[in-house]
Amino acid sequence: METGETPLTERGIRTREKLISAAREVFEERGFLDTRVAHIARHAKVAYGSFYTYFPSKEAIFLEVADRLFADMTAHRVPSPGSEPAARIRRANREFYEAYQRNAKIMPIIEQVATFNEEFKELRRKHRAEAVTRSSRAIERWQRDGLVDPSLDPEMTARALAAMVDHSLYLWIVQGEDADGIERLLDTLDTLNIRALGLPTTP
Amino acid sequence: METGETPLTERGIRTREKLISAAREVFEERGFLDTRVAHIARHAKVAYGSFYTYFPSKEAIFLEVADRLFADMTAHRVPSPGSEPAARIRRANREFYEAYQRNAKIMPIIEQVATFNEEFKELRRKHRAEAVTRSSRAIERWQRDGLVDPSLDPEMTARALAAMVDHSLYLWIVQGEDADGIERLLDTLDTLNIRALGLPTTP
Amino acid sequence: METGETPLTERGIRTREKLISAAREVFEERGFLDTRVAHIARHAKVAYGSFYTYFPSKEAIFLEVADRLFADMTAHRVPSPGSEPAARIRRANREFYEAYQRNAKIMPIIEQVATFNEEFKELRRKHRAEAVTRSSRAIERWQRDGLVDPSLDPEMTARALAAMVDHSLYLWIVQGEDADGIERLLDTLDTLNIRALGLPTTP
Amino acid sequence: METGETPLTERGIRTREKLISAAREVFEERGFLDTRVAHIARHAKVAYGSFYTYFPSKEAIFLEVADRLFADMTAHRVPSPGSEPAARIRRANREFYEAYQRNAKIMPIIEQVATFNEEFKELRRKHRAEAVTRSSRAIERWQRDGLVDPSLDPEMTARALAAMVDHSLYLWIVQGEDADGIERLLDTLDTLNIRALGLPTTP
DNA sequence: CATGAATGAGGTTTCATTCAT
DNA sequence: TATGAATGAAACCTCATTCAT
Repeated sequence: METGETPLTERGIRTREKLISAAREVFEERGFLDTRVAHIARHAKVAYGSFYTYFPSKEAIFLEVADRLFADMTAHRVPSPGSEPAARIRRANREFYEAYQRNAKIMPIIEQVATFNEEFKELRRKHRAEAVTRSSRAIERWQRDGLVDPSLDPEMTARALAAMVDHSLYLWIVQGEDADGIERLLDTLDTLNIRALGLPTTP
Repeated sequence: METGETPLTERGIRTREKLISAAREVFEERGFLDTRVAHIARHAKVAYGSFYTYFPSKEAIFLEVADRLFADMTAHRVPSPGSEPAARIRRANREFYEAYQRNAKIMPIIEQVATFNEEFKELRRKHRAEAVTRSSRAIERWQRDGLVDPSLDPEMTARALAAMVDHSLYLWIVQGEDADGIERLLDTLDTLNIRALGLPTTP
Repeated sequence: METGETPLTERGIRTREKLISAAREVFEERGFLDTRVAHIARHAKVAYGSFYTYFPSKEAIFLEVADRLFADMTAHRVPSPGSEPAARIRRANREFYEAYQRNAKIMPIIEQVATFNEEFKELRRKHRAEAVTRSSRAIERWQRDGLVDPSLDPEMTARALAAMVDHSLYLWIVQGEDADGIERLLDTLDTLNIRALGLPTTP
Repeated sequence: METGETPLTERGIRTREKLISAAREVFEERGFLDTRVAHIARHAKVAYGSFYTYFPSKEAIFLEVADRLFADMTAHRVPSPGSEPAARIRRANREFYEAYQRNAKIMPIIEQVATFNEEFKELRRKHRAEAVTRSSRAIERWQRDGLVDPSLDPEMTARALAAMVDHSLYLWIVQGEDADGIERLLDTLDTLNIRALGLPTTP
């Protein structure tokens, strides 16, 4: 088997899974830069050399870890078309926060890698662009429905509000702020979001 | 001379300055991780060892570069107390953008280092906290003056809006978006900011 | 494999042994200070990095070399309880000399390291203390048996006589004195030892 | 002035002296290997570069420090021909001990340098040889006077007894033994010395 | 497939000595 | 002479990746 290819046997699949979950834990613990392939192998209780049976490099396994993370971060975006905008925004923010929470330890590492790995930077850009596009479409729809001021630039607005939510949560977490305040932060994010769009807060 | 001490002679001061500006250029060019002390020394046209006459490590010189950057980023925050809120926000955003623009190449590197260096993370946290406090105070004042909805949490609002502006500009730059759109982005940031606070847009 | 661990395979054990015996030879040849890890690796015909697979530093491998030396230096101390004191001293001195001879090239290096390495200094102190204690016990026994003047301080006497033998041999060797005189020196050491203790020279 | 030459001006002589005494203190404190020229210069409160005005190297200044030490160690050897052997030995041992004591901190450093510096090794050999010769002559004299057993090899005896005294004191000091025991050690050294030679203990 | 040892390029840092002022 | 900066040749150690069993 070539290095990095999908394993065929049951046993191989298990080893590969062990490595991925070990990798995630080690990355969370030490960050990408301070993680050694040896750490991952040891944590997964496999031989050092076995790592390279499944992944061609440390970057490769990180990409796999990140892929699963992105899947989790986007999986829960249920559109729920029936509800009115303010409620949808609140729900979306909460869902995003919960996903963030679930992945709190790995998120800063994602940021870390994004600062120097081009391939990864591109991956993130795409994910973000998709999210912004979705959000932008929603704004346009609300503008057509007369719920949002038509003079707002939908794309830029989507970008800015996504940046606000993303980065606020990111900073909250990396700066290790106390858990108590998070509700206040989330409420504020909802409110600002809704007010910025000029949405009615009651149906 | 021991490493890291302030140079005593004119010549020493000049060499130190050469190193700092060379370091900034090399960091901008290659990022922190891919920068070698050798690159900095070569770029500054001094001997390898001379680097260590002035700085104990790559981290140390980066901290100095960043210090000057932070100074530049905050130096232009002129309060201009007479003007009305919306105008102040617009001006502050533009000033911030101009500073960001001036330092566009080094800003992503700052982010990079912040993801793994604890000392640096703390430095950033402090700078950010100061900015948030200033902004938070302004919001409180406006709330007392009846210009901003008193139900808004001033601190969280300050955090969120700062994150919005910061991160929007950051992403715009690192993702290498075209320069044309920047005006649209800035206008949108102003507008969202003002609307989120519920400020009157005309005096 | 992490540096310094015991190798798990036959091959690993062989490499480790190669390194130790190469190290001993290089240390003998160049002394501790002038030995480079590169020399040891080259002499052992292994890659530079392989050294660090087994030892974290030059000090560490030296400690191992020294450990084996100490083992050799003490292994031959056969008590032979039946014989009378003068004969035992003569035999002990000869055995010590032979061990010294076997390890003549490394002994001065041991002294060298003992002058600046605390860990090693302690190791030597312990070995010496054990030897002194053994010797001291013998003197006490002989005092009880009326063979040695009871007014002698057993511990100090043991220390002094051990220092005499040790250091005489050490100087003889490091000063590269001619091999012919060694018999005269050894005889003199025996005689002084015996006379100092006031032992009868014939049974 | 060429580097290392004797300075001609009053001021130069003072600076040179300052460097020597600073060097001794720093060597005592840190050992030869861990002493940096920078330490010496700083301790002497002279500029780094000034060191090289007076000494061509670290070794050179150490040699000067050691020279003065040797002078002190031998200066007090007053022969006092009138007294009888046992008393002379006792006195010589005490004088040696006092000199050792005065120079306790630097003696181990002397040993250290002697283990790797050829020039210095030779210097020590010479000093030792002189001492051994003096002592050997005394033993011969005593043998002619019928005070010492003529079968003893005077040179080897002198070597052995010198090694005993030297090394016992050396170990006592470097191993940081408590000061209380020193008298017992010195008495034992006297006694062993006298008994080994078979000297009468009373006139 | 698993195992763990082997490799060596690459980067960091030190510091005795030299040099310019 | 005094000063302190400049120099760069060593050494050290790491660790991703490759290889042999």
